[in-house]
Amino acid sequence: MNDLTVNFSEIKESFMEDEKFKSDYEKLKPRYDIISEIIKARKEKKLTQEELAFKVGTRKSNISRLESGSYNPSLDFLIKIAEGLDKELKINMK
Amino acid sequence: MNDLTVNFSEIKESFMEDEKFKSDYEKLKPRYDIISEIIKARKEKKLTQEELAFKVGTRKSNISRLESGSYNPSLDFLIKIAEGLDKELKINMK
DNA sequence: TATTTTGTTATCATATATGATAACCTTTTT
DNA sequence: AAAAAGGTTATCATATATGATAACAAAATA
Repeated sequence: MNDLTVNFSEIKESFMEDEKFKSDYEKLKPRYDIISEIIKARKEKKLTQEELAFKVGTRKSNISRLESGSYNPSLDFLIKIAEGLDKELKINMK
Repeated sequence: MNDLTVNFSEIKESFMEDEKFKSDYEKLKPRYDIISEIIKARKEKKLTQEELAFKVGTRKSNISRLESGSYNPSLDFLIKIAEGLDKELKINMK
């Protein structure tokens, strides 16, 4: 454990008090929400990433990238994924 | 009225019977749905495209492009637009 | 423990989304 | 009818999403 090591729970609270962090987090929320739902649905259907990829017409690495939440998918990509999971994507504003 | 002129309602039915057309249309449906909602919300708030663009940090031409439905927006872009309309984007699968 | 399956990460090439400007068209207002 | 405001379209530059491959890591199973 070197000097740079930090404990997440120790600093989480102060992070959340940081206005910029909080606002960034809230902006990312819809992204995380839909991704969680995709992962959950894939597992419920007992599909591997590779099987879903095949149904959608892409490769397993791209499914992994999507599920990692590290990028910003297009609407059409999300629609295709939903179809591969035999569901329909529903979007609206509240 | 030249030979190429067609009447939409005349051919709409046969178009809809075309499996490929129908399937393409259904794939585009979630895109059209959210775009319609965006246009409606903007008008309800009595915002011009230019005003919305300013709140979102882009230009009126880009809002027009979005509202035209002629391209495939990213999730983050839709989230920003929703925020500019003082709403939250909700996405899920059914 | 060895093998197989599943998921992750890095990277490259290509397509396309996005920001921006400008010219134009349409609608509203004066 | 002229002017102003609002919306559209074309276009360019740049950033980034996406497809693809490959090598690796982790988890499951024999």
